[in-house]
Formats: sequence, C-alpha cells, structure tokens
Amino acid sequence: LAPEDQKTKRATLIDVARLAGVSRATASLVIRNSPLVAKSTRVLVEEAIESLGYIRNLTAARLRAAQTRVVGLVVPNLTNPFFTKLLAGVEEVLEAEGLAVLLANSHDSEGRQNNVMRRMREHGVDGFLVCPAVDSSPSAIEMCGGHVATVQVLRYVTRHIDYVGADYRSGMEQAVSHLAALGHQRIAFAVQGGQHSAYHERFDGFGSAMSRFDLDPTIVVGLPSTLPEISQSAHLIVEDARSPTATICFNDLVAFGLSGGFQDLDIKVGSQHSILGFDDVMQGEPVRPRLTSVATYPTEIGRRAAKQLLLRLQEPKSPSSYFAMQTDLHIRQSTGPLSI
Amino acid sequence: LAPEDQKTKRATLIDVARLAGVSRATASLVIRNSPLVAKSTRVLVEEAIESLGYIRNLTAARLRAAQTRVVGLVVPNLTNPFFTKLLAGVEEVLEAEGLAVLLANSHDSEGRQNNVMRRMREHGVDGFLVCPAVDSSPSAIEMCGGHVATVQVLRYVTRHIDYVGADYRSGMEQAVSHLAALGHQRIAFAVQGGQHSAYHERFDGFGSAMSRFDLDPTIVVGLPSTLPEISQSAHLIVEDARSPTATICFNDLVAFGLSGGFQDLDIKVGSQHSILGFDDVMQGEPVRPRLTSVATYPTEIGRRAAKQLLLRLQEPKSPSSYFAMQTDLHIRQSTGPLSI
DNA sequence: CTGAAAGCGCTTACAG
DNA sequence: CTGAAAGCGCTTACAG
Repeated sequence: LAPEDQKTKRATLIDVARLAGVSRATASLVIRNSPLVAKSTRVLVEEAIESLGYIRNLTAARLRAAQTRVVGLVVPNLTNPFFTKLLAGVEEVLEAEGLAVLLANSHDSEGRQNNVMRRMREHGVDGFLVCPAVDSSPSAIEMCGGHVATVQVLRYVTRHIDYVGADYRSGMEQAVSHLAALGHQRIAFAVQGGQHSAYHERFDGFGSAMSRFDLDPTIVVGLPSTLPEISQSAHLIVEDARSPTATICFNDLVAFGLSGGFQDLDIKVGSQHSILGFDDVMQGEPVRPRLTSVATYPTEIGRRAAKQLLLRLQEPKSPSSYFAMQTDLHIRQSTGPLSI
Repeated sequence: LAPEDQKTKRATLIDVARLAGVSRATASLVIRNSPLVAKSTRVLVEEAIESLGYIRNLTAARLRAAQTRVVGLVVPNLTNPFFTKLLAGVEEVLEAEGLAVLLANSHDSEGRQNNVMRRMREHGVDGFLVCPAVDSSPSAIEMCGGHVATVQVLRYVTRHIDYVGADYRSGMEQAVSHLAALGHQRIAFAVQGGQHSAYHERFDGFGSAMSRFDLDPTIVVGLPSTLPEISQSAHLIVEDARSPTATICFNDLVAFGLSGGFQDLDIKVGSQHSILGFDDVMQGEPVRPRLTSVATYPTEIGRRAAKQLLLRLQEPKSPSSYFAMQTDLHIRQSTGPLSI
C-alpha cells in the first residue's frame, strides 16, 4: 500500500505558513522559538499549527541542520538488571535534554555490535554511548569516536575515547578487607562471563588485595550465567579442595544464585559460609539473609555517562576523559565472622 | 563549533558515483540492492563505497521515501524486570527485521507519555509499541493509531487499536484454584501500583475465582512499590483481621518482597503462609523457598507485540486484533497445604 | 522583523 | 541496464 493510505497526509510548514499568512521562513522561526519573530505573528502561526495538527518533520530539519538530536545506546545484554539500571540513568538525562535514544543490544558479539553501530550511523546519530562487546577491537570504537561523539560505559577498550565506569579495583579491596577482618583466610572468587576491562579490574583487584593480606588469591571458580544454573553450581565452591569459608561474587546475579544454592545444600549463609555480592543492584533485598554487596551505582553511572556525552557533543576536540565512580561496601547479613 | 569541526565531512552518494564513474541514480540502486544493475557496475560501486568509507544517509533517504524504519517503544517504567524482559523480546524481533527502536519511559504519566510520543512522531517513527500510562485517555492512543501503526502492549485503553498482552484473568483462576486445592480458605490479594487494564483483569480474575470457590474475595491489601518497602509491609498481611493463610501477589516483585518480609517476621513461607507470585520473571529462583508463580512470559509477549506491529505496518487498514497470551502456573516451594 | 532562493542527500518516475 | 531532472520538508544565509 502507498503511504498515503496509511497516514493521512501530514500538514507541512507551507500549509501552516499559508494559513497564518506568513512566509515559510517565518513559520520556521516560530517553531524553533526564535526571538526574532513578532509576538502577534507568533500567535498567528501557533494558531495555524494547532488547527492543522501540524507535527514538525525533524527528518527534514536534520537533513539541513546536520544534527539529529538522537544518540545510540549499545549494551551487550538486556537481562542483567545492572544494564537496566544503567539504561534508566541514561534515559533520564538524555530525555531531559530533549535527545532521543536509539537502543540496541550487541549480545556481547563484536560482529553484531558493529552492525548495529553502522545502522545507527546510517540513521545519523549524533553520538554513541557504548559498552563494548567482549573482545571488541579498539579500532572499531576509536574509528567511531573519530566520526561522532562517543563515550565508553562500564568497559573500555581504548584510552583515546571517553570512559565512565566504576572503580572496580577498590571495590574489590573493600570486599576483601571486610572478609579478612571477619577472620576469613580462604576466600573464593566466583566469576562469570567473558573477559573485558571490568572483568580484569575486578580480577586484578581481588588478586592484589588478597596478596596484600597474605591470602591465597587463586581460588577462582567459573560459574554459568543463568540464575538456576548458578544455584545448581554452588557445590563447585563447597567441593573445592581449598575449602573456602567465604565467596566474593563477580556480581549480584552470581551472589543471588549462590545464596539460594547454598541454602539448597543446607549451608547457612552468613554463619557457615559468607557471600559477598558486587554492584548492589537490589539493595540486597530479594534474599534472606540480606546480601552484603559492593555498590557500584549503575543508575548514577548511566547519568554520568550521558552527561559526559553531552559535554563531548559540545567539545568534540577536548582530550578524552576517564571517570571511575567510587564504590561503597554495604554490609548486611550474608557475611559474618569465621565460625570455628 | 561548526559541525565540520566535529565530523570529518561524510562522503555522499555523489562522491561514490563519481569515483565509480556512474550516475548518482545507479549508485543509489546499488546501495538498495536492486537487481536492475549490472554485476560489473555493482562491483565498481561497491569498491568506491569501500574506499570512501561511505555511510548511507538514511535521514535523506527517508525524506524522499516517506518511511523511516524506526519504531518507538514507550514503557511506563524501566525498573520492573518485567518490562526489561518485554524490551528484550521486542528488540530481538525488530532488530532482526532491520528496524531501529527508539526507547522512551513515560514514568506512568500521561503528560510525559504524550510528550515522548509527540517527539517520536517528529522523528518520523513508522509505528509505536506502547504500554499506555496509568489513566491514559483512549483518545491519545487512538489518535496516534490513526496516523501511524500502533500496538498496545500489556495494557489497553481502547479496543480500536491492536493489543498484545497476557490472559491475566485465567492466570488468577489458576492461582486461586491451586491455593483452594491446598485447603486455603482465607486468601489475600497483595496489590501495588496504579489502575489499568492489567490491574483490573487481575483484580476481577481474583474476585470471580474466589467467589466461585465461595471464598471471601475482599482481602485486598495495598502495598508500596519498592522492594525494601514491600518487605517492611509484610505485617500488614499478618495483622489483617481476617487472618489470611495465603497471599496471591500482584507481581513477582511484591512476592519477593513479601517472602523476605515474612522471613524477617519468622514466619515460614510455604508452611505457615503460602505466597504465590505473578509473572514468573526469574523462574522463582532468587528466593528460598522458591517462588510458586503464574508465568506470563514477558519476553514472548514482546516478540508477539513486535510481530503484530510488523503486520500492522503492512496492513494499516485491517481490523484491530486482540491477543492474550496463555499463562501457566509454576508450582514450587512457596505454596503448601494449609497447616492446621 | 519578514520573504525569496538555494540546498541538505537522497529516491523516484521518466526517458533512453 | 543507466542517466538527467524533480522533489521530499525543512533551515540557512541574504536582502530588505
């Protein structure tokens, strides 16, 4: 079917101008809120807009103005609540600024990431907020940043492009210090997912903090990615020959899964085995005992990243920035003193 | 700064055509994969595209073609995992179809909803997937549907526009039947949030199912909206004069909150009090005892809704459709026989 | 403060 | 199978 059948033909600026008895340029000034137009003229035009149900065609406006006011947001995953919170923060500040956000999911595949980013560039986005897919090459992101404003979120693959994330390394320090202070000596690190900067920072942070306390930094256990699978993998920790008494989790998803899994094995979380989460996505609430967790404030990271993009849009040439949000340890019930 | 400073000037179709030694129209045919162009010519043009790093300007293409291949998705909230799952389903099928999705959050306010939808129309979206905000007037949605393809998701405010949701009513039947079969006579309904079609359907479904079993359908308890607040409100159920022995929750968020809250009050979920969730967003996994829940399959609803929008884009005039996904009761550990 | 003209980068008929 | 011309709906200088 022809488009005319679908949409009743939209009124254009010419229709508005004609009805108001002014020129098209004048009508254009009115819809852009220019101060150059006389009050009486403005009223005339606004009435015409109202009566015609005129809706501005930004597609046409952009073509001329070379600016779209839409930005692309590319995340590797939409199931982890962490990314949802990030999304909420991003959406909040961008919407307030009148920018529209195109959303895409790279599924942590560089190929898909490059596809969606290419498509977004075809759509003319002014900028990108991207959490690079695992194994994403620096050049893809750098090239992008060379053309449109770009900021990396949560993970970075290059220092030449803005980055906004959390200070995972010191978060790990906080986690290890807490458990060490409680008397734990054998602490496992339960990891999950692919390798990327945020992974490495957590991993290195764990290792160096453990070493500083003279503890064995090698009890690293790889876990699957869905909640039910994680729960069923709790025995991997229990059966580890080094018999850890506490586990630091790569993120809260892992912590929630293990918390349930330990209970299924009749192991009391907090007294018999301590579990410490990372990200603090739900204030530790869903489980009992409540989860002790290192807060990384994903929503706030989203807001900061969006603001950084706004800055970058205004100052394309300024040197690239690096921002790591401070973390806080929220102590609740899932960690406790080593019981002898 | 002028845009030229920001972006190195993009190559245009003319540049490509010139380099390939063909006309602009021919180059256009190549990028649109038309079969009309000779193989040898195609190769020439593709080489030119490659060497110039040409990126198609869809903004310009659309202006002529009167079709943007972008659709708007409007949800009332981004924190409830239910909407995230919906989002994932929508994104999955739309992306596969080569459509881009503009995302916006109405925060369940009609005013903000109308703003974002207006902005999206200015951006020229071909269609809308919208979960209407609480108290959204039918006319706003209907008017929209009169201009661009529109489908309502999860909630509807009019029968004149496509709708895709779940069969909440029969989900409630399943919930009540299960608890009644376990011997429960005094069943509470823990609700949350504003009133909308999905609310009414659950509410009515609860009421009529209870009545059919000759049970009191009036034990309805209103709860706050965040997890911590819900947990702290568990006493409202316990202290109710009609002393319910089981609670059906408006959604899983409420169920997770109450499950923790009951444990905080030293009430054993499943034996002393049964809790039944709705939506089954996380397969009941985060909590122990595992949550019994009515599955509404949000991701699949998202996929269906996206497919319906695709249909609607092709057949603007066909009669409006109504689809309610079947629900399933997943029995786990949080519900058990009435203990006497 | 307002208007006539050019142009943004494509696609769409229409010839050939 | 290819090319010259018109036009999509705006904004942008430039006059006045």
